[in-house]
Amino acid sequence: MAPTTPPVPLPRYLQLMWGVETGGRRGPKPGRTIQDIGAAAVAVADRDGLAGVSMKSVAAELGLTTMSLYRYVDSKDELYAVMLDTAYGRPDPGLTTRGSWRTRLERWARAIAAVRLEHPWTVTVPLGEPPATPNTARWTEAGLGSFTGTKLDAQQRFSSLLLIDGFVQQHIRQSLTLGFLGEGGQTLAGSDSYPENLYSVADPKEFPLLLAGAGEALADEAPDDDFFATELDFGIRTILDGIAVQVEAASR
Amino acid sequence: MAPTTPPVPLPRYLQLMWGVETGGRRGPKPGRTIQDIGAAAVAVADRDGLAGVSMKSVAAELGLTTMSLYRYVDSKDELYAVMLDTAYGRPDPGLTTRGSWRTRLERWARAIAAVRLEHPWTVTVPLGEPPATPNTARWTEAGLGSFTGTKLDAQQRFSSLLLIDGFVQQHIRQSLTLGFLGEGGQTLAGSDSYPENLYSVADPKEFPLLLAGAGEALADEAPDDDFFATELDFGIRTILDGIAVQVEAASR
DNA sequence: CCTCACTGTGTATGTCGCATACTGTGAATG
DNA sequence: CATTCACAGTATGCGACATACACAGTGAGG
Repeated sequence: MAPTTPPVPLPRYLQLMWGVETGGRRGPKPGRTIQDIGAAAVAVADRDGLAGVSMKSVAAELGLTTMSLYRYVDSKDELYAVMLDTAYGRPDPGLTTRGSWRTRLERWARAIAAVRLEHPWTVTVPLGEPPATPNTARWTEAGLGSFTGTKLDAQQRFSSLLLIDGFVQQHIRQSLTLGFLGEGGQTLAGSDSYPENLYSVADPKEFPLLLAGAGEALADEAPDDDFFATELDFGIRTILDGIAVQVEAASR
Repeated sequence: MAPTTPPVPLPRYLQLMWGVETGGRRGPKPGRTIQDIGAAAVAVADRDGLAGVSMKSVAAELGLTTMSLYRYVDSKDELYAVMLDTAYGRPDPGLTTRGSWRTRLERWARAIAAVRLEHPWTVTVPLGEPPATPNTARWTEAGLGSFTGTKLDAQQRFSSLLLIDGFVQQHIRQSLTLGFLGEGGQTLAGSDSYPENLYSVADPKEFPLLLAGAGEALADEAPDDDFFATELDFGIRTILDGIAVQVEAASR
């Protein structure tokens, strides 16, 4: 399986990110690297949220005009791919080399959660296709390292990784929507306007459980303090339990 | 807990959706209902995808000019809330009234999955806050009905519902991104461009597991046929197992 | 019954975002 | 040394969301 040239040439941003040499370039040298573009976009997103990321704002961050940014990425979707790759960074090389498969996989899961918590906007980036960028591949490679020694087939391994990262993403996304998590990754008390609005219009006859439950949950003191962490732990543990069943079944 | 007037008045679209009476209206009667708006927006999204939903396209679907739509919703975010509520519809009244808690909860989970599969765009709607709309509340109420008889507290019940719907959403979202699912909800074979691109640039020395795994997964025949359903089943079962542990613990 | 406040609809317009097309400039090839 | 080509900038188009205003007709109050 040696590297081969695909029928459709790689998009420029992927060539840049993977360091593909393109022979004798004639004109002036690029003033920025694709890493510069990623770093600038991540900086904008960390500061102003994903909504603050526009071609104009990122270009300004780089000291370029809006259109010059298109020398590096052909569309905003490509910019998103570069941002994500930059935010993910390289996984710790020793992440999945020691311990049981479960220890390795849980370490991988918590590392991903930590990265996403540092850049919560990563879970709100609209994606049309999975990014084929280097750091994304490195995280997958590291994740696959967890299963060495097990008898899971390739499909099961990929599915397990997707399940874990998918849960982490979903948990952060829900926490953002519900107001338990700020755009900077701080844990919050949660928005009260939702139950308040409901109380004013929902008929107790039609929504007895919902209204009672909302009252009970609100009456509880400090349920949100480590709500985020508790739920994250529960989800990871539950999914690992499920995977363990498969590992068991495959070993016989 | 009788309905009370909140300090901040409800946004208009919520008043319309909940049927709040607003006293003597003086001018002409509205030519459309909020249900009309929801139905039109859902029709556009089902036909052209969420990207095809604009104030202009929805207004045109209703036979209105773009700006007249703002008589019913104050912003596009509000239109999203109306669309979602319309797409969800009313849950089957008997959804969570028969069987064990696990039977009821699984039925609820599969009903939600079916609805979201009918309108896959529901998982890609950008949400700033949880929608306080009637059908959303009805689905929550129905979901809570699953736990009658268990000793889970309110927080655990809400969290469990969030976990299930969150997984369903994430699974559909990933399936869309990976190309296993079309915008119309059809199951597909999945995109090959991702592994193809990787093969052309990834060094086998650095990505041995990823490249070997991708090769193995692609060599497998018909892994995608019921891939979507298989993974959905696995996820639901795993999460229910996890909740069962909590139900057990709470019962003692 | 008449007046006028108010509401639904339409037109005009502003702002902002993404993206194509083109110009200018300078470096490296041959 | 001339040609070629890539980087950066300028001009411009298009479509999206949204505010401001004009018009028209309904219905409450005197």
